[in-house]
Amino acid sequence: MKNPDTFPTVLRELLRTHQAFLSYAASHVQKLNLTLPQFDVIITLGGTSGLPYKTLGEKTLITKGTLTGVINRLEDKGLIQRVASKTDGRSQIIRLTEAGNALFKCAFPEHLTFIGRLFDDYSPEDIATLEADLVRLHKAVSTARGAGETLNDDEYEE
Amino acid sequence: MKNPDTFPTVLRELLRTHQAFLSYAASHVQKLNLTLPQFDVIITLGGTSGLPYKTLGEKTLITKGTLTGVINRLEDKGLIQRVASKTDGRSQIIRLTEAGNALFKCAFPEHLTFIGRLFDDYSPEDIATLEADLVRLHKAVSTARGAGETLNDDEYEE
DNA sequence: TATTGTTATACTCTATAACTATA
DNA sequence: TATAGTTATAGAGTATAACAATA
Repeated sequence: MKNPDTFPTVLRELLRTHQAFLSYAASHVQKLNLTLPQFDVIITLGGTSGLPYKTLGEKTLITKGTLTGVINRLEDKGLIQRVASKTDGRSQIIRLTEAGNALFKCAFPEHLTFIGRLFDDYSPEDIATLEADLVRLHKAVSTARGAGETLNDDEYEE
Repeated sequence: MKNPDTFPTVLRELLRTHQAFLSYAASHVQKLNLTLPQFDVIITLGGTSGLPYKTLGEKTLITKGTLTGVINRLEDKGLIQRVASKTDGRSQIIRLTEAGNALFKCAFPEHLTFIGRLFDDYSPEDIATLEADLVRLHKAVSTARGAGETLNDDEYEE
């Protein structure tokens, strides 16, 4: 795509759609007494046996200074815990507590259902197409950011 | 789409893509010394002769209490101004100043170019498809929110 | 009475930089 | 010297509710 004049519509649509979607998602997360970043941390940790602090920051795009605060609040709520790494004295492993895991197991499917309402009129093919589009866009963004974040699920343990 | 088990991947992808995209967009907006909500207000006002406070809030999804603060900061920067409505004594019309309009005319195309880099590898058909997908998703979100926001550009005046 | 917009409060996120302790 | 994480700071967005002025 070379000519900027041809895509202002896509871009407004991109911004507005992202915004509207996040706003919609946030409205549900709020009912769990979580903020979007907090929820993001929960679902990122969900299904793993814990992730290093740094990895968590990379996946959620939350910078380290901010992440400490988010994690503190989740710790205060009893949803996550810090465990010192055995191999690196500087590193912390962040993992869900029992309560956090329970919340994840309950809240995540609920969230899926809530978001899933958006797709009531979508056929499986429509969804597959949308997903492929998003993956492609995601890759384009990652590349452009230059960060080269891998974002594959290989790092998921457990 | 009835079975929630079939779409966790789409949803993670949706969240992550939105997040990554907004983060990417924000990195550019920051160079203009604007925040994303501030930029949103600018581009929403751009190309209009002003919008009522309330309309502005509906379009940007910023609630009224918050919007006052955002507008104050933009007013401090000399980019927008408040004009009392002639037909409704309670209503304020928000419009770009000369400086705001100049910024819009310069910054918006720049932003388009910046974002456009994401689509270097996209064919015009790819873009059309993506756009259609986004419009559909946007409509789904709007419907689900129940707000029934129209979001058509008919309200643009000038 | 209902609506428009402002004000006030309290909290969260954000970027940034200085700091510590480990490597 | 470099890295992992914390702390400190200042600014900005957020939800919410109470409020003034107007319709």
